[in-house]
Amino acid sequence: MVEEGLEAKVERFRAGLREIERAVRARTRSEALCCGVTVAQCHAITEIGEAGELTLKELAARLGLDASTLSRTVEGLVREGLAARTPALRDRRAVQIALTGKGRTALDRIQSTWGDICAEMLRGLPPEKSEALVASVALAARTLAGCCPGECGTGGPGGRAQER
Amino acid sequence: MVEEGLEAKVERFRAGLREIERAVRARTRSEALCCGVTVAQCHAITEIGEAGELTLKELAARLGLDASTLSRTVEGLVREGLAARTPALRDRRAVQIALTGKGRTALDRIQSTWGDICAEMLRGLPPEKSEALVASVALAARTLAGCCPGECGTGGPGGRAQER
DNA sequence: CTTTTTTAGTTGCTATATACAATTATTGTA
DNA sequence: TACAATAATTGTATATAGCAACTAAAAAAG
Repeated sequence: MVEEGLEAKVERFRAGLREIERAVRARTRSEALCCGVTVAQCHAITEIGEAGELTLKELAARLGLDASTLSRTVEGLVREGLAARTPALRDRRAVQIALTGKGRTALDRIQSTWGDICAEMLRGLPPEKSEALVASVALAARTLAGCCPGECGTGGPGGRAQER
Repeated sequence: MVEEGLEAKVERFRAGLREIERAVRARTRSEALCCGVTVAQCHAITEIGEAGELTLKELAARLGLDASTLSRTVEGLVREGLAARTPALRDRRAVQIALTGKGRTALDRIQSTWGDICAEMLRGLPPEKSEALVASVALAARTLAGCCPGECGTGGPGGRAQER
């Protein structure tokens, strides 16, 4: 059903995505260790930093994680003085989360590490190629995130995973 | 230190990589659930399937994880009849790991799901663009995986992460 | 304005994922 | 043969994550 040649491309594409996932994960881990934070904290710091200030719910939505998970992650950040939780003015149920000075320092370090890696990658390319690379990655990200996240179809072979 | 305009590209690039990581993770999770396996099992199945047969050590190296982790993951696959462990002939310490028929069925399903997603993404593009996308992703993967995985530099702000 | 429902966050519990250290069996080497 | 290196497993600890139950607050119904 797919045109000639697409299959092979799909295979390479898929392999590339898996490698990216792995590499990004590994790099995030070592970087987090360097900065003295956990991986989850690293992700949270990045998002909080980008947003400036947001509620727990917003943060959870951005990261695609459960609020309870983020509640604990933020708890850790607060405990270590990297983020501050202040009750929201307009809704006393909500909390506003923002980075402290120390948190911003950590963010700077995370960003510069990643910036170096990415710059290194882009610097090796002529401008039009690097532009194409950036655009492609953005496209892949958007498409992956977008299309039908909850489909499942075709009741498969497995059954449930863990029986205990 | 970087030429004009590169900074902005780096920012977009970095954001794209993070989104890809997140999307791939989310998709892998839902797909794993559908197939009745865990995420870790899903990764392992894919690698075992690609290799045909390999030792635990090789599998761990490919996935960039500790052997003990893979030992348990494979234990689960074996328990559920998705993989088989046979003692290696030339080295009785080692085990050869391969998929069973059921494991191959699961792999087929995982691959076809991913194939559909990737094909969907590529089909929307003219051939030269899709080729560029695939090449870009491969480049990004290679570069990310390659360059200096263990550097750390600049003793940062944090200290250790969790003090308890 | 009270009652009901919805929402934001936290906490208890559980499962998954992972690493490091110690152990065992085996292989290779001095 | 004694000793060092290696492949796998197991013990233990931690991080990550979701769901369910709960609390407090806000919003909607009446």
